Amino acid sequence: MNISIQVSATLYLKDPTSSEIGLKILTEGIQLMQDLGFESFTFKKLAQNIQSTEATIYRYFENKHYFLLYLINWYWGIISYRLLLATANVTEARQQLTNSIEVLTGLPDASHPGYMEEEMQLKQIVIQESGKALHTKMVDDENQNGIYLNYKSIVSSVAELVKTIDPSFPYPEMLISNLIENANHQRFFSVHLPRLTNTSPEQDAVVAFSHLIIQKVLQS
Amino acid sequence: MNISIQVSATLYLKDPTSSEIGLKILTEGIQLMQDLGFESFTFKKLAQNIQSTEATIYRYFENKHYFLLYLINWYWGIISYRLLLATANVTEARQQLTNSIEVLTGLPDASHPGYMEEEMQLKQIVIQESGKALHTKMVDDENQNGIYLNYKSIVSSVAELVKTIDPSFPYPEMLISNLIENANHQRFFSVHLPRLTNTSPEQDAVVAFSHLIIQKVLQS
DNA sequence: CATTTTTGATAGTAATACTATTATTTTTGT
DNA sequence: ACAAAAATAATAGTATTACTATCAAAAATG
Repeated sequence: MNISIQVSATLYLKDPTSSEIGLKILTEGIQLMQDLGFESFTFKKLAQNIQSTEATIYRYFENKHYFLLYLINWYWGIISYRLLLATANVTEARQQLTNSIEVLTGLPDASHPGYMEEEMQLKQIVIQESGKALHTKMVDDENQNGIYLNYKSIVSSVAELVKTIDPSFPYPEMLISNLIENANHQRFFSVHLPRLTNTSPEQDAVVAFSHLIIQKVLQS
Repeated sequence: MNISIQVSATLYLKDPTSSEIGLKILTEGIQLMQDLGFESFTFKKLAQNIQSTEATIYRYFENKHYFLLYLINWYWGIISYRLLLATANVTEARQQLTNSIEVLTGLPDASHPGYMEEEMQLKQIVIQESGKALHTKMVDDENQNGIYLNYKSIVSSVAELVKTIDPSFPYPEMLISNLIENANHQRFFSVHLPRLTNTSPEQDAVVAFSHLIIQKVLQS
């Protein structure tokens, strides 16, 4: 079973999934991005890793910023797919929301159908680096190119569930985008600044916290 | 009335508040950081702006990353002071918490006592750039240097109020760090990705959302 | 198997993030 | 008021980064 995950074509110059070397750029690039972090990651280093050249990588991606955006978009593509699976054949909106929160704030599970090797690595990258991707002076241009479409449509569709369950709740999008961002933050804190959180890599409390917020805040 | 705000001495090589040129680095640096954004901001450009030289700025700050950390620390210093004012002479824990949430998630108010010119600018920088400061491979070293002490002590003291009000609530630190981070995120979204939020620069809903979460989640 | 496309090898450029050196100015302690 | 110390300006220089350009070799394609 191989699912194709949609990544916006504005993020690459040449589709990296269309060639051997493109796929190598992705798989080794993910690894290197994790090892070095965004700022120390360079196309030159990646080229050395895959025994290719800088010029070749530049034929696939405009620059490393777009490469990161590609990875993040890929991640959200996977999440979209997971949301679809998690809500299919579930009739109750309440249960659909519960399942969605699980997907959005939980960790990837290797036993899930269609689990991809890269899923966990991408999640780590999103946790560590997504702040850098979003917060740029470029954000407005990128937004126009539909780069955050994946993310926006996720928030929008889960917020719809919130509206169905409690039409009187005034902040559905804010609630969902908050829970998504919070999950990543708290996981970052749990590793680097544990005094700021009540979750830990051993005892994950992020999902429980998210469910609690939903349960307390929405009337049904 | 001039209050001295504490900034950790590990963040600078030479105290910028100790000289004319140091103060100029701060005030013009804040402005330039806002205008250009962190990635385009350079010490060379700042030096030109203040009619000085790169070398001089490097005598005050190790690099622009530390400069950003200084600004963020300064911001949290101001917030500490505001929290103190907002809770002084308030006896009820519930009211103390309400006032604290207001300070943590609201916008600076020029009519407040001891309002500083830089307060709003620093807040903007925190909203735009703090993700870049926190999420680095350096974070662990910096943490050891006590750089996040200001931030951690804020979270910790407000979380104490939560514990007083509802000792059974299992995630006090997570709740507070979430509300703080969320406020900045939602304000960023409101300008750049409005579909992700229900607040806008004209109709600020961040504080109301925060109060709502607190009210619904804590038993008292 | 001829043609187009992709890649590799190499070189080069402008900008960045610094460090070093020395002369000049400013501050300070007495 | 003046010598000594400290801070700054002016300038130069280095390694790295983030690219762009050129051209030949290899691979894919029709």
